[in-house]
Amino acid sequence: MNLKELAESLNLSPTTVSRALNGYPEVREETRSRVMAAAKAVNYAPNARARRLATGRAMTIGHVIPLTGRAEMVNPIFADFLIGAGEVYAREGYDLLLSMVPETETEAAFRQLAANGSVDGVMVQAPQENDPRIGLLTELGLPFLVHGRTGDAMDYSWLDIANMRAFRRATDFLLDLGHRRIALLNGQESFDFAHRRRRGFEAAMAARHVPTLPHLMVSEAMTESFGYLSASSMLDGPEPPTAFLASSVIIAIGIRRAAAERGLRMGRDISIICHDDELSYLNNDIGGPAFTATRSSIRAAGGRCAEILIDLIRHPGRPAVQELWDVGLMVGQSTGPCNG
Amino acid sequence: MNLKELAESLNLSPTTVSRALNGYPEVREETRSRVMAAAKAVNYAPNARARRLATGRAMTIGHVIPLTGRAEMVNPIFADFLIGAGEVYAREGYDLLLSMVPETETEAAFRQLAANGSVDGVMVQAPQENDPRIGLLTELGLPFLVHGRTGDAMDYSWLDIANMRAFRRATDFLLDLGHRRIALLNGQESFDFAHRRRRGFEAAMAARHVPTLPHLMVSEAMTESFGYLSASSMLDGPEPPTAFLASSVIIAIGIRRAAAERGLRMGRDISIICHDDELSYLNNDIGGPAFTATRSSIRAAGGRCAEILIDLIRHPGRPAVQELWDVGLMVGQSTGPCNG
DNA sequence: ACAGCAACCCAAAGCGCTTTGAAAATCTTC
DNA sequence: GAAGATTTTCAAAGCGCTTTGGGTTGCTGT
Repeated sequence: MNLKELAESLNLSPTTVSRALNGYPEVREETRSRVMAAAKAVNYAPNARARRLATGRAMTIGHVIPLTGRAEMVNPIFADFLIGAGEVYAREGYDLLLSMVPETETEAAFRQLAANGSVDGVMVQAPQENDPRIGLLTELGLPFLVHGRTGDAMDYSWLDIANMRAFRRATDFLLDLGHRRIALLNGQESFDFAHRRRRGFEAAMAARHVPTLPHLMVSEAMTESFGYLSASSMLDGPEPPTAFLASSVIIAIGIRRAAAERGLRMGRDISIICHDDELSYLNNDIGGPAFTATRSSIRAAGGRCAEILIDLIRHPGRPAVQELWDVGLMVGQSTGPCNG
Repeated sequence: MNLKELAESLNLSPTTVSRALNGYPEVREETRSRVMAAAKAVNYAPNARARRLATGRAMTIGHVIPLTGRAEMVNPIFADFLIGAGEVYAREGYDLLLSMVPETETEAAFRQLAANGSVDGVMVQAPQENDPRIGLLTELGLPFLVHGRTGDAMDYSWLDIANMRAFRRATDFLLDLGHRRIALLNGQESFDFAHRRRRGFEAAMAARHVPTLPHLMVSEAMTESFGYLSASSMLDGPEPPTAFLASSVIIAIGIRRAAAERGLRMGRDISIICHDDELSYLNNDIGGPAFTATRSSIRAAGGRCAEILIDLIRHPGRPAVQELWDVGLMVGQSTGPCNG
């Protein structure tokens, strides 16, 4: 059943039916309800393909996920972000186009999306320092929103958490507990967020004149085994840390395993703080948080990012939107005074 | 730049240009390359919206993810599956439409997709026993592929792993090692896969006349804390298990934590086998598998599912395709003879 | 030199919707 | 009750592509 047939069955023109269905004011209330009823009766839904062509809007937002062949460990994070964004898209009538491309082809992918008009805007995740995507998208004139930001910051829309401040606060917390040999297990520092977190850590240490130890600072894709292996070798080596700062709960789980193997009790013999993205399947709450953590829901971020992006699409020419979220520190059972 | 303009600039008709670009034989090789060159020069890409309308094909495949508000812990699994499928879609020129809807609205979502023609087919994941989606999609005439299957099996296309056989084999392995009190930490049994796994476990036990103990069989969303809490209470309770069989690596990590806390060494004091979906961020290989595991890549499954679904879309009316993957058991360091 | 046949190219008709510009119907106002 | 204003409806022109059903052109063979 298409619009024309529906119109014929109602003895109305397609124009009127279209307007009735889309809520235009030029149609009498009585007619509108008659049309609505008929549409529902025959289960009519306007053909999305035709509608998109006619309106020139794709009603679709693109997420381009670069595949590095190895480090898509980010994917539990992507997944939660996607869910948060997807809920908002659905609510606002937008579709979500997910595109997985080899990292080397992301530029081509964006150009393609822009040229063939299959999306109205795109979401950019996990920016690297000096991420080329930002310049590209600006040039292409495709609305976009960055989750995170790049070094210089600037004239584009983004939403980010205060990574530096969060890690500075977390480090201060450990320092206040008397810890001095603090290890940082960070994400890959090519990502801007990891870079900021390290700077937060270093700033806190420097402010107290505590030296940072190079062998206690590592950064890599955030996996459980990274946490386990790094913590193991640090704990077995000279000058073992008395506290760990980790960029994700997954890393912290690995650290915990290494500590447990060595008979170290969390919160007594060893302290751990991590950043918790509140991933839905990695609940850090069992009657109070297990790990002391800086905490910020990645899913909520996804939702808010979607809202902003849709707004950007609906109101082109509006100035860039920038939103910085502060992050709370939740004290759990994994931290305690230093006794090393 | 659109087709018409491009044609004018070449002094050709839109027809010819379209054919040249799409590889039809009615155009001279020389003309074709002239067109191709011009298209590349001006960075022309056919408008996807117009093309979809003209061809009647959406060149898009839908994944509908039901949100239960709580148990989207499945999402690390969804994510890897999506990546596998997405790679194939990209290769074959299909877009991936991801739709997150509250569980109660999945039926409406499918009807909508079918009626407005925004997808050519859909992927169904994590079927429940007697999953209503299968009947619905059949009725709607929308091509679909199920990853997993439902109780009765039957006249639709699916790809699944041999869950029952895998868990039977894993259980046999533990029984051969002398274990008798074996605990099963399963996923939610409303999902078909979990149901089959339990039957595999029970069949193996029954074949050796070893009783299954109700208090050692639990099933819930597959999280680390589920593994930890269940294992903790089992180990502290009467008749503690000497071995665990877990439906996912994440659960196994939780079990390991509970064991470590109690000073039990994996592979000596306690044995653990799990099913490993080879999630990219949960590597179970650090010079040989850490956990003994039945192993099957969910990402590879995603890729193969995508291939089959595309095939189904391209050749309607073809009989249903059914593919059952056998699963290997990889012996790691987490199992050993029973000495309980 | 002419039919017969490829090879090559084109005009025009959709695909199913939205939207413009105008007509028809209804309501005001004096 | 007629002119003007307003509401309601419609015909037709796109949106940018694909595809059908011819035409042209140039090449065979006789």
